[in-house]
Amino acid sequence: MAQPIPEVVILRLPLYLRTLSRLAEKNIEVVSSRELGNHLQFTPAQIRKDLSYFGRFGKQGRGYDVKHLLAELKGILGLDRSWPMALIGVGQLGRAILSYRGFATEGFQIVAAFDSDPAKIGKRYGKLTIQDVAELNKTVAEQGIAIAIVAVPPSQAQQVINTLVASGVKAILNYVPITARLPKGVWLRDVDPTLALQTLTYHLKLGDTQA
Amino acid sequence: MAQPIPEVVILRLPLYLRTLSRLAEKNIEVVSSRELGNHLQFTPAQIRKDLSYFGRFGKQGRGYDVKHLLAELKGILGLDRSWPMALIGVGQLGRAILSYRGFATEGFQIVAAFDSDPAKIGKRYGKLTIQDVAELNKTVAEQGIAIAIVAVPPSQAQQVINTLVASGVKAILNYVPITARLPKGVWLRDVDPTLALQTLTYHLKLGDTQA
DNA sequence: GCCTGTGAATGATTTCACAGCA
DNA sequence: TGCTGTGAAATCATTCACAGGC
Repeated sequence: MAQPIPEVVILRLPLYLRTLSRLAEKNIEVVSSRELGNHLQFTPAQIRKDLSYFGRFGKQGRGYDVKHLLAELKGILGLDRSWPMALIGVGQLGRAILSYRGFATEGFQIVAAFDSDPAKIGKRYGKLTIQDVAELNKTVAEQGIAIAIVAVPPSQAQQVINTLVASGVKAILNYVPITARLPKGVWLRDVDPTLALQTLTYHLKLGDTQA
Repeated sequence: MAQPIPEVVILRLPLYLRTLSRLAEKNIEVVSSRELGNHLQFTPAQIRKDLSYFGRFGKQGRGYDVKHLLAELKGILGLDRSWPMALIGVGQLGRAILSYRGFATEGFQIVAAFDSDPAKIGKRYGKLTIQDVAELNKTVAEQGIAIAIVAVPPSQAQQVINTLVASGVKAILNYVPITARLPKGVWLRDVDPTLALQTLTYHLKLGDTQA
């Protein structure tokens, strides 16, 4: 323990969380690393090793208490609270993100939306009034926003990200197909279905049979 | 050469493609691995090694011809053609995917949309008429569809994926938060912004400074 | 007997470092 | 000189295998 935790491990924790939630819904109380591995298509050893970075959650001879592990993982990931988020860019994609219900159920809530188009500023979508990007600083500070979602045109994205960073945002969910530059201490994940498709076609072309 | 190509390498190729496209738009004709690495925040050695799996595209002392490398990568990834796709699930998320413009510009086109809700079947969205999932087999065969996008409720997702596989689809872009089971020879990529957010909060909680 | 937690071993990926060519 | 392509070395991630507890 007290070792540096590999980023790949962090990337898997939400998958564990998701599967454990399903098990909890089915009132399954205990799960072994082998069973969890079956659901996730990971090896039992990997699951045990991953969890061992954070503590000793299992019981020998039995496995893991589903509810308890669920609570522990939520704590580890910082999901035992809600996270207010800002959305930048209320074009077609931005509006789809605004009306997406998947975030709220996990404690992520878009509490402010911004655009630079004067025709959009002041308009309402649901409970939100679209604000001028110029107000970003103030709103981020007032609402304690640490996470922003970026859905602006590619040509504006880096500048918007710079502004977000300057305003104190520490994490960005980026829907724009660019390679963003970031200072240390700010985290970013890309969402890009086109990139995913482009890796699929490689295998289709080959008629590749290893899954 | 003729070595098995690591999957991580395939995952990076579309990023190279994207950056090369931007360079080509700026009429930049030649790029070195160091410059390309600067744009992508990768090491030059990684770029050279990755490309070396597929051939020798560079010129010593100069670097890579942007247009030529772009064409080679498109060929390698199977992007020198267009790919008709089917969308399964025309709920809120599915409709957002239907109206998303990002796919078409890269040669991916949704040519058929399916749902199981009788109230939706027969309705038109743009140029598409929503079909009954029962027609999937026929349409996939007729239109030569190898790629499907899944955007149904979680409870239906695995069954829909089974149906797709049975109909001959070889690649799936999955927007549903499940761990799908697949036979060999079928490829899947997940799109799940919530998972991405859940890994970001881990770092926020820590006030983590290494980027 | 069953299953966890974990060092050690294996395997995969990245980076180094340099020969060779323009 | 400048940069590629590539074996070898270094680093990182996964899996093994087993001691120890329920």
